[in-house]
Amino acid sequence: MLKNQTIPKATVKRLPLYYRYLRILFDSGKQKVSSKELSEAVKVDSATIRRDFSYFGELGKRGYGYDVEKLLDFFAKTLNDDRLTNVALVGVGNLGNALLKYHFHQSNSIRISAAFDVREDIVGKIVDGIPVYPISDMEEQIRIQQIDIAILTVPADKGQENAEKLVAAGIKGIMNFTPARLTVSSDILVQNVDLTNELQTLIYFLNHYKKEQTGE
Amino acid sequence: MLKNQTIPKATVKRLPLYYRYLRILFDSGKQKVSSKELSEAVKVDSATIRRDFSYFGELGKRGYGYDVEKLLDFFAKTLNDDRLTNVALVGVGNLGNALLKYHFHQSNSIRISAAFDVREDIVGKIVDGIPVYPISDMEEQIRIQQIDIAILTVPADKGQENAEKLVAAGIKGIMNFTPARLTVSSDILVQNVDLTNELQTLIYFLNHYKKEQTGE
DNA sequence: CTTTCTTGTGACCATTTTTTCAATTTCACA
DNA sequence: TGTGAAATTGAAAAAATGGTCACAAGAAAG
Repeated sequence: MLKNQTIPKATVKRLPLYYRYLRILFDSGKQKVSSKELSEAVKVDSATIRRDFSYFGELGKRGYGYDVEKLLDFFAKTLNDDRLTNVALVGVGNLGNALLKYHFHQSNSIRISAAFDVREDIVGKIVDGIPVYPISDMEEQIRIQQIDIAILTVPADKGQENAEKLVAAGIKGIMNFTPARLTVSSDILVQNVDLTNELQTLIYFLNHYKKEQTGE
Repeated sequence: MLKNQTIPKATVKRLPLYYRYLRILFDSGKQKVSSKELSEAVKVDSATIRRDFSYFGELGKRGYGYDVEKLLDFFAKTLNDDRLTNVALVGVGNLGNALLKYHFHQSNSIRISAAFDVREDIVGKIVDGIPVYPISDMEEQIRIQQIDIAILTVPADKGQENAEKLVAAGIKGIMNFTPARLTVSSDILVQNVDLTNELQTLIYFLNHYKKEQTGE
């Protein structure tokens, strides 16, 4: 047992995956699950799964497996999915619009509760139940709604300035869809999601690696 | 010099990042660049950059740095960005629609050249210059247009079946936006992009790691 | 009570990052 | 042109991180 350590990043990135499949199992009425079965569903080696789980303590029972409900509850708490997390979105363009309609909340306790944009034709509107505010309201709304995560979907050349506004407004984590690499104070977490990069990487693997797995 | 080896995955994932910034430098007229300068722009340690580059040979000059144009040309070739790559998109919903309008082609030689969906109200239409075909045309179009990469943006419960159709049609790589973990033959490359996972991971880091970087 | 199943983990292996520094080049200036 | 200081790469070595094997230990099932 390896409790009280910090969980490896690689492990953390797999937790939502486990969590999602556990919910499916629970909803289908299953009571127990083995690392082998989980492995086939989420495509992660069973030893890796057991190792991942072991960072959190002895969650399973030898010769039996893991109790689905117990594990599900545990991960819900671990992933903060037992309470609502409000998220802001900045930049209601093509991608921003799609994300507003993405319904994270359908299966998780995450919801976009405020959107921001500069365009006059969209500010003041309500998109899929989410109000779109002008950038000037950012600080106020983020404070009132106690939001500390933002999704950044503005054009590349507006990425840095909007990131700075978000940080000034008190945001602690940014999911950055712009190709710009943001410069922010080191206590702000930035998660880059760069679709072009992902495609280019896939193309490279396809042309050079042939017959292998690329992972995430 | 470490030529003729396969390039580490971690390195490949950073190549598009370098490539993008080199293009910016080139467009601004810069002739040379050092790993240190590059490091600040792309937020990757300069030693890591030098190591990454060294897998491809001795691209730089000691005491000088790297020649921007030479490096840019080299990466364009390496990333296959010197010729057009056609990509298919399956599932013209919210996200699919946004991706159709994403204009990968603006700054790279990647373009979505065919979309597929089941909905009658959209099949036959042209979205942002891209024709939307019925699923039944998939095999034909993918063959004719010699497409070997597809973006999968269908609902979660349609992910597996559409992946199978894509594979049957001859696709070699799939960028999977559904939360489903696809089961495909091992010579098919799958790149998973799970937005909910990314958000949940960010939330976890925010609550547990405080003041650290999460990287990609 | 024996067989089967399955976890948790030590030991090992692989990959990735970082440190360090010799080798090389540039540059300023005499 | 010659010389020393500053800049910068490339790579060896070390450190950190992540993944897998293999098996003892415990639990379940017959």
